[in-house]
Amino acid sequence: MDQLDELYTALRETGYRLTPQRMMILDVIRHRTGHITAEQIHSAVVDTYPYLDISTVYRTLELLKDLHLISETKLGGGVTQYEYKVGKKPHHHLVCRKCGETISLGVQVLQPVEHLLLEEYGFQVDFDHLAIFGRCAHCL
Amino acid sequence: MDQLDELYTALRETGYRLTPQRMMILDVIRHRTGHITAEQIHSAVVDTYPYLDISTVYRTLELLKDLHLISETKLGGGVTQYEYKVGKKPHHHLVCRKCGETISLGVQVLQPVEHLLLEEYGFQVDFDHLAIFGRCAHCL
DNA sequence: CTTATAATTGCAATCAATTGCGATAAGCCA
DNA sequence: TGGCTTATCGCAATTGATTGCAATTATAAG
Ligand SMILES: [Mn+2]
Ligand SMILES: [Mn+2]
Ligand SMILES: [Zn+2]
Ligand SMILES: [Zn+2]
Repeated sequence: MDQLDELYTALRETGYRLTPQRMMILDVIRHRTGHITAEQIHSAVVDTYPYLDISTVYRTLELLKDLHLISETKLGGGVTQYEYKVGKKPHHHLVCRKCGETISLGVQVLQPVEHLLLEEYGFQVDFDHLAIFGRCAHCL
Repeated sequence: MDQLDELYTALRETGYRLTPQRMMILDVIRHRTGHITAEQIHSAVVDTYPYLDISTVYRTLELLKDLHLISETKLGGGVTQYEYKVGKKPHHHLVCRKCGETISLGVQVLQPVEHLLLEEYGFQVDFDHLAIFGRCAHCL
């Protein structure tokens, strides 16, 4: 089963439909290594399909999040970043408020907290591709 | 020294000015126990001073954050919440993605992570009145 | 293949928040 | 007190993102 079938199946299972817009949008996200913004996705697709509206991009991003195919994070700078997740190592980011540098962080760093909150409060936290703000070593 | 003198001094030390708008805005925030939105602050002040613009509210909130008098947090629902900090116990919030319930959380829960990130990465995180999203015990 | 149904789209309007700019006024000094 | 400097304000425009709605179209049924 290739990537298109994979998307098609994932969508059909939950009553969604496979549309050209969704294929094109996912395709752009998948071909990017690292983060991408809604505006960048839109302008990439518009090159070949000029009628795509930015609202369709946002609605599709919402859908792809629900299907756990992408993550969404605000890394500062006022624009939200999206990233393709399938087959990649889950991670968070440290973001320096002064110089803007971002450092990748393995998910294990926050796992003790996740367990503690589940034990103490019965609360199942939802830590996925977090942005943790502060001062980097260089800026301290 | 009363609260007004306190604000005046804090402002003057850093070259800022004490204006009626800033006094009125801080006053509204101070009299609220718990969270308040920019729109609520604006509409409260406008009752007595109709010319206040919402942009002045946002600019003042930015300033009060820099002076560490208030905290800012997105608790979900698309509107940012502000809270007066002085003399209150610092805390975070657990926010349930399903039912919307928010639970207060002592800051000590995240301190091990803060220390770890400082040790391992030399990164000084900036954890202040965080919103931690997930599922509450009742919704699991 | 044709038709029916309902999910999805494009578009325009809207929302929360931010920014540029000329007018105003707070703080400082004579 | 009165004038100077420049921080701050109100206003309008803009930004990133969301929403309501009528038109379109992906899918299922005949
Ligand atoms: Mn990432
Ligand atoms: Mn709080
Ligand atoms: Zn830095
Ligand atoms: Zn809940």
